Amino acid sequence: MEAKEILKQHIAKTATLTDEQFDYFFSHFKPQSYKKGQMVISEGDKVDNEYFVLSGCLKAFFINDDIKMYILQFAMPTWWTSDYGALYNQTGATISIDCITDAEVLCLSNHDREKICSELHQAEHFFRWRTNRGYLASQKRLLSFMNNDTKARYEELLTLYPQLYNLVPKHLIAAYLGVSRETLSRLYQAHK
Amino acid sequence: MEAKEILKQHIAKTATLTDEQFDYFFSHFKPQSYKKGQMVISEGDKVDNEYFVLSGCLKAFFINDDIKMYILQFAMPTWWTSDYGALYNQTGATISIDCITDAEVLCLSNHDREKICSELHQAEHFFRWRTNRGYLASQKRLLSFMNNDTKARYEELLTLYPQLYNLVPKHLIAAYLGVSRETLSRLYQAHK
DNA sequence: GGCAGAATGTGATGTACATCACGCAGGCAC
DNA sequence: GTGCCTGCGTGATGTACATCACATTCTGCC
Repeated sequence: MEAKEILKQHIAKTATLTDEQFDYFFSHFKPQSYKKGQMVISEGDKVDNEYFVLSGCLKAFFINDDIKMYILQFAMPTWWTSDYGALYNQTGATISIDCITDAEVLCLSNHDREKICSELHQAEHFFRWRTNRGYLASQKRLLSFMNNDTKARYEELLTLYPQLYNLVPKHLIAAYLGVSRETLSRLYQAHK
Repeated sequence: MEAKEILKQHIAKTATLTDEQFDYFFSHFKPQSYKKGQMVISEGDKVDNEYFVLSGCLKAFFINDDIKMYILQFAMPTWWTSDYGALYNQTGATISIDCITDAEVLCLSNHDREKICSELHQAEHFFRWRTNRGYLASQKRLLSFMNNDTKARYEELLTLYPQLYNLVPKHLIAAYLGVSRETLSRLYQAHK
């Protein structure tokens, strides 16, 4: 399926746009291809775009002072990703994004998003709902962090996204769960 | 300051409404008073409203199977709170809300929010931005959870909301930080 | 093929936390 | 006053994790 159709079906789930309106909406997106391992946003960068994933898998991550990495999101097809803090506040990126596999995305600039949101009420509606889903997911993950131990969170992750198991290396799964790769390795043995 | 004026100034920060539009917007809110300790949403309830806090302090919390409580949010004046998962998906509440102090709020039903969002583009704009701020805050807290130890998170919380220190009992602060009250007590001694 | 680097498993040890147990102080009802 | 409940401090012990160290397997690359 081509990019335009993927985005169209994605939007149609929450907003009602005429074909003409959608064409206008779509005209603000720029397609982009990345290779496995390529950086999309590096720490400190000025962040101008958010990204709608068409194919492949990206990760959004934070590196602390001890060079330890924490993964905020694995971004899969039809997901959106960016450093939204840096994007909205026009500050340097604190969150980096790179590609776990080759990937194709559609880029939308902050300026263009705000423009189409003000021009098309239904676009604003769509972005409200998208953000709302993100908020609920984030809150759920926070609760899971407080309430569950690593093993339960690991199983929760694999139940939700079984494709991750074969797609991404285990140390990245550990970085998502917030534990060391050694601990995850031991858990994994016990759990088999 | 009266309720209407508090809400008006709050909205004005992100959306542009004429006086007439704001009057219409405001007409959908119902004022409500609560006493200290009173429940606003109990687990399992049908959730119809979200709440804009005018005065006092509420807490939104989750109780797990071991009857352990985790606090998702201390809701202070000009904050919004609800079990948004239950509100949007029309499922029974998994998150409860009660009052740490006497409190006054404005109630907005899910139905009315969607109605005014579809009628007033600027209302939709406001709620998109509000949700976005919530999302960024939640993501920041998640990162803090993964990256920082309890002591750092405790200090972060008190820096951000110094008023909490005298307003809420320490075991609730522990429930927000996701540690036992004993651990917080020991930390607190060390930190003095 | 053969090598380098990445990914993974596993043991030994240290530590930040939970949990259980108990004591104590302040507020409130009667 | 006495009793009771809530909040808070603190010791003893257990545990889930991190960290360091090293071995092993896999994978792309020349």
